[in-house]
Amino acid sequence: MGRHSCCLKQKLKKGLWSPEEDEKLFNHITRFGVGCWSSVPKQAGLQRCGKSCRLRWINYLRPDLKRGMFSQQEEDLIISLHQVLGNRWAQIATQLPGRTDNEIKNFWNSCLKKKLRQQGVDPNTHKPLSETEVREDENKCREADSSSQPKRLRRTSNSEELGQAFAVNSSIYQDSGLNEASENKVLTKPVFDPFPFFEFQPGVNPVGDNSNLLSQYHQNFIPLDQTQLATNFDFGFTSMPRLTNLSETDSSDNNSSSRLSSLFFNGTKENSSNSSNMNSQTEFQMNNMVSTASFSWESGTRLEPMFQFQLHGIKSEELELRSWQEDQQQQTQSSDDFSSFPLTSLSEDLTGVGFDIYEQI
DNA sequence: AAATCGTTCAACCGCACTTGA
DNA sequence: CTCAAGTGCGGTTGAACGATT
Repeated sequence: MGRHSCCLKQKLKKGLWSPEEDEKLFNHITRFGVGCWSSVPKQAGLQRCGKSCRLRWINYLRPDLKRGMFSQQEEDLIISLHQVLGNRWAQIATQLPGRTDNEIKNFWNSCLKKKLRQQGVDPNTHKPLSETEVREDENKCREADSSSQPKRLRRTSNSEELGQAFAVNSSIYQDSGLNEASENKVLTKPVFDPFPFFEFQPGVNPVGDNSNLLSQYHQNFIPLDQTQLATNFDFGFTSMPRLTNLSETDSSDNNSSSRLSSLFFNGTKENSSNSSNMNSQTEFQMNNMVSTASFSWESGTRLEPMFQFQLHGIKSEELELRSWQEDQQQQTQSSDDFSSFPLTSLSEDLTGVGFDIYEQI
């Protein structure tokens, strides 16, 4: 037990993934699906342990990942869910389609915790920090960060301010419809995929307008038939036109190169994005899946999803730029769309929308 | 321009749980 | 029932980058 046996083997590569490795893994999964993660590296020709491959796929290569900034609504939802679920990131992630537990966890640790403290709310208990706690917290911040004044915790010196800070925050919780009853519901075992099939089903809109985000992408995709898929597996993990002055070695270097900055898909569809559920038995339903995909390398560290639409007569570079711009617009739009995210779906309405997502106990 | 510091996030580690022989 | 292999999850680390000095 403990450490996975495959990790004990020496010679296995660790650290950041190179584009070649990504390509191998991506091609393998899209072709064969996931049967047994421990056998994936061997079959895909990777010097990695299965665990590493799984993580890479789930957190990075999976085509249904939503990238970019968290919207205000997502932020609020995370805070609400964290109050109920605590650090159960995987469960929280199931309520945020396209987001991974790792992503949410990082976001929480790097941004939300700080934000809550600034509002005078203890991020662990979600209760107002007492004045002494606030002061202690401030001191901690000072110790840890003696030079960064702008990031200094806002001092909430009187109870009224504290109350206000929390009132704002607790309203989020109320708005979200989370109460004791819903908490119990949320704590029951969900039996649905974190990134469910309905995201790709026309006419089904169980997550409200939020699903627009994906459909906005998907409507631009050109579905491929099975035959095409079978014969068209030359996923092009080629370099995108360089926008910056990266040297050639930069883009090929194994470590620094792992700044994969763009993943292009011109089509995507799958029945379940929970990769752990994907196996050859479910046939991975990648029939409408990506036909071409390419990674690009930029100096920026952040990956942005860029969907390469197959529109005729437009240069691919233009398309990339345009789709990126569209993506940005959609990101902005999605914040608005997300405002109607049915938080009540976390509580009593869960079973009332035509799909019982919680196991009957 | 170089050094230092703070932040972010991809990836790893290790434990717990599940599954199947 | 036991044990080992496989999987999932949360905590932690460290490389890379941007900001500041």
